[in-house]
Amino acid sequence: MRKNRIDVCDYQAINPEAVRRAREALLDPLLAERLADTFKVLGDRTRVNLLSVLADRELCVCDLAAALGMSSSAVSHQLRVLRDARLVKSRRDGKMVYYSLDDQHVVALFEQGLEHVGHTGEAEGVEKEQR
Amino acid sequence: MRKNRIDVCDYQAINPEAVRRAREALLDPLLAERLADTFKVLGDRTRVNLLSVLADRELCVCDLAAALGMSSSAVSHQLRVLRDARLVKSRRDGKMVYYSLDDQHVVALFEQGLEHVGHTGEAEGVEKEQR
DNA sequence: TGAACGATTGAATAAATATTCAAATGACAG
DNA sequence: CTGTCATTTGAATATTTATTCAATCGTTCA
Repeated sequence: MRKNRIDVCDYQAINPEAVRRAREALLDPLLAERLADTFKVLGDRTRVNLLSVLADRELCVCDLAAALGMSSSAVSHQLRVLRDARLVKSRRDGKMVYYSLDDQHVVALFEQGLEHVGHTGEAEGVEKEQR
Repeated sequence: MRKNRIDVCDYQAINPEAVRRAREALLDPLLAERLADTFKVLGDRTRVNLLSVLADRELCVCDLAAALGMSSSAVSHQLRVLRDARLVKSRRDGKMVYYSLDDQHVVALFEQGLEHVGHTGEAEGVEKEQR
């Protein structure tokens, strides 16, 4: 048998034409990375809760913490993640910092996600405001 | 000062009315969990690549591995994650197992995600097929 | 200025997870 | 059957990451 056989079929693909076509269908690596990163940010219970609440109205860190029943620190950490992903923005008013959605796409994204989850309980706060 | 002060302001919220309203805007816990889980599945470069390729046409594990330049084992593991999330389905044909999208929402989800990412390079294979 | 408070940060810990490697199925040809 | 190939699975490893705790920053007000 020929020796250039790394593992199972890494190079010797079953259907070269299909592989070629698949490679074309691949997203640009940078784009794929960024898309994955965006979904990764949304892939956390705490951040989903933060976004669903912020979809209604802006809130300060303290009230967000109270609403979610978490420490301000934990909330602040997660808000930073959302901020880095440009999903929320903040504004300072005295001692308080108010957060709000920075991207209207999030709501649409949520709705799409909920559709996949399959209407089991129906969404509450997201699709009410900001139609 | 009164003693019932756990941490910063966990119970003594700044704006009780805002907190009450925020609690109403919260998604049902189970739903939030499942929504987060869905996004979590999409939040990985490898799985994004698999889905973008499968959006074009069904492919066997071997060809998927070849297209992504990964081991069949790694691909199989990730396909299982996608399968558990009911994003892809499989069918066996002889020795080969062919995978394809199980949920048309994924494409819409991708498009929404790409819109947020901000048209930097434009998508390749996703929004072409399965309009 | 300095005390109080909301918010942020960094280090540490604990939990989740992606890939590798080795072994095990399942299907088919000889 | 026996051997081969595609795929799956499980354990191990390495990496990522969510939360906690303690300390610090920034603002207000006395």
